[in-house]
Amino acid sequence: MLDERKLAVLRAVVEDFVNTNEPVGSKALADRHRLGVSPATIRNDMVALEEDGYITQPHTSAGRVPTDKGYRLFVDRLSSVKPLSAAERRAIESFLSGAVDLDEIVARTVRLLAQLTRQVAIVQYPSLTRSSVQHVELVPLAGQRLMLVVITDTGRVEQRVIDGLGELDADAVADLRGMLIRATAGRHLAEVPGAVEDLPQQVPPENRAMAASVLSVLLESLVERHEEKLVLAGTANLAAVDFAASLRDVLEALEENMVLIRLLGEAKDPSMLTVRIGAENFHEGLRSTSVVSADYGVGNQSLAKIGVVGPTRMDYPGTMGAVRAVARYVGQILAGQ
Amino acid sequence: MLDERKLAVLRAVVEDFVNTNEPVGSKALADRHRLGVSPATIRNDMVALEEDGYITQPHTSAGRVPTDKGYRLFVDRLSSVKPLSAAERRAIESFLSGAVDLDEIVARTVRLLAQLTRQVAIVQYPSLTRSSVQHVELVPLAGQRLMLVVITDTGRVEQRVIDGLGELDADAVADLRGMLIRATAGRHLAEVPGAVEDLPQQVPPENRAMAASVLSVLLESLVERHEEKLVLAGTANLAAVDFAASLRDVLEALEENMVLIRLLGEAKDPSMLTVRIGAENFHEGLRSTSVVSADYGVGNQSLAKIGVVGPTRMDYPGTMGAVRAVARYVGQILAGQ
DNA sequence: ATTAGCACTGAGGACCATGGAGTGCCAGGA
DNA sequence: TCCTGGCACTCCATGGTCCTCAGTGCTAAT
Repeated sequence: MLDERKLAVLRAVVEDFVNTNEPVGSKALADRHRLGVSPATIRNDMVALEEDGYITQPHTSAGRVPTDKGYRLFVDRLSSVKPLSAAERRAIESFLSGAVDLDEIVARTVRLLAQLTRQVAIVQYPSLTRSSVQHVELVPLAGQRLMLVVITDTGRVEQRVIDGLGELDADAVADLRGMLIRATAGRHLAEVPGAVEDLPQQVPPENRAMAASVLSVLLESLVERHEEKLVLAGTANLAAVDFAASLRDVLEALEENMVLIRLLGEAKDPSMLTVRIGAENFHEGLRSTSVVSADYGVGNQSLAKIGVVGPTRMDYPGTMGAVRAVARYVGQILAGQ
Repeated sequence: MLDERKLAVLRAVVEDFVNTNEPVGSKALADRHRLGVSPATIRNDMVALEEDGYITQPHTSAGRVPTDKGYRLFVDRLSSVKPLSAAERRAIESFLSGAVDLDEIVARTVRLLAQLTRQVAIVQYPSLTRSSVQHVELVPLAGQRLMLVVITDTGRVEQRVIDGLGELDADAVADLRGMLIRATAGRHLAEVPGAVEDLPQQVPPENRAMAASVLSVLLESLVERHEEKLVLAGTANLAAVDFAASLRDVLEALEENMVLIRLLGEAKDPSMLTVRIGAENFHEGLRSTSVVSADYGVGNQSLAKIGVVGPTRMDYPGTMGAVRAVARYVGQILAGQ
């Protein structure tokens, strides 16, 4: 029922509408795309496409506009990811390679992605759950407190202050530090709970309370609360768009970290692109936006996600190309760190 | 030339305009404020106020609107900071006291301030330059690299990976670590350069190169590049406002960290409020916004700034009250940490 | 110095006419 | 059977006109 030509018409409608932001009519299509048929024929095809729900008219006597379903078909079957130009690749590479630490890598990545796509970019910090412990440090602070610092192999540093330990013995702290390092260094984070389980037994009774406190904070900060940090950029690009939903709703949704995390979705293979269009996003305020996201990681191990949020009326091939390219480069940079 | 009544008229104009967002006329003023005179008299006063540049008419036959100069006078002489309600204070306290580490304190503070003021909130991380070194850690990583971690007494942790050091001797690293700790622990950051200056002399010649690399990274990351981190929240509140400048310009300005840092201005005493109105902000895109900022810190030592960005047409007394209160609470929380 | 009265001004809304892009449908042709 | 030219129709967007009305400045009286 959807022959080649109808698909070509749909593709043309999507492309023109993305370019012009105006409903596209049969005559305009016949002029701008070499479809080889007359406007009348295109009109007939459009009727069929409309019956199947791929396009719609804002009102009689207006051109057609793609529906979410139309964009879906376009993304799945009618378009291909557009590779970046050589100049863009060079720009990415030189821009990202100047970063000195994880924070800066993430900050630069998100700005880069926002600039390339001219939309809102989201970058998630590398997940703790998949990395392993590089080093643990236990530092006495003033006022009978300890600072616990955990360094992971992905370059992330987590720290917590532990309070209410009572009198602290410097040697006991040093001992505990040594035991923690021996028990956890090189371990995958998921293994840490098992690895430290019987540590309190090895501590002299008078220090067990302290050891237990430290361990509980360690476990809590690393395993239970794998709070996912993420960063945004490019919200200014939203101002240019006129949303069906109010701009305020979109901005509000973007400030909710939990929404963003769900938006990026479940982890898959690195460099796999995911596209969610319009109402496919569960969130009310994001009904008229699309999200293009990808995993990044080292090797074939996914560490986290990056993504782009824009109007459903976006340049999917270009955006997908940019997201995929940036995800790959970040993976490379992280591997080199 | 500006008698009591004219000032009262100006105050009334500002208050009404902030409430209604519509030019306010002489009759409306006479009705809503007990000025004790007729609209005609108010009109005469308005002419005087307009000649002096405190208010202006969008067009003939419209009411008056305060100018930047009018807001300035209002803030300086006609209004007082409005204290928060008891309920608000309790909310602040309970909301902030639940934070477990510095990142969370900052994150919560900025959201809180955005909610209280219904505007865009900015919170700067406690400055490195005024804190002192709590601990230095030097951790060998895989691949002949070292990670340098510096912990400050304000709870901030800075880390950097150092590369290209060649073959590493574990003992030499441990020695250097010890020397670093002894040389810097407890020192004010500004003193660090002097304190480590002659360290390379004390290192055996074969390890001088490594020591020099580590030191240069230490100095660079702590002193030279006192990159000021800051966090935003509440951008969604901008969507409700209609700016003279385009919303896009405002959002763009807010994404530039350097702009924000300059916006918050030079440090003063903690709890000192600063208000910059409209064109007093140097930045083009922020010509129609005002910034209310304050220092926060421990004791009378200022650590960093917090602030709020909103339309010039904002509720100054309320905003100033919220900013001052939040600044004080953050200081208390940090002191307790 | 204040006020009532009055003529004047300009923005904004309602109303209407018009042009034009785009449609659906039909009948004729490949 | 599929395509196309022609045609009547629909409805939005644009622009002009008119009217209302809030608010003003000025003047003369208190």
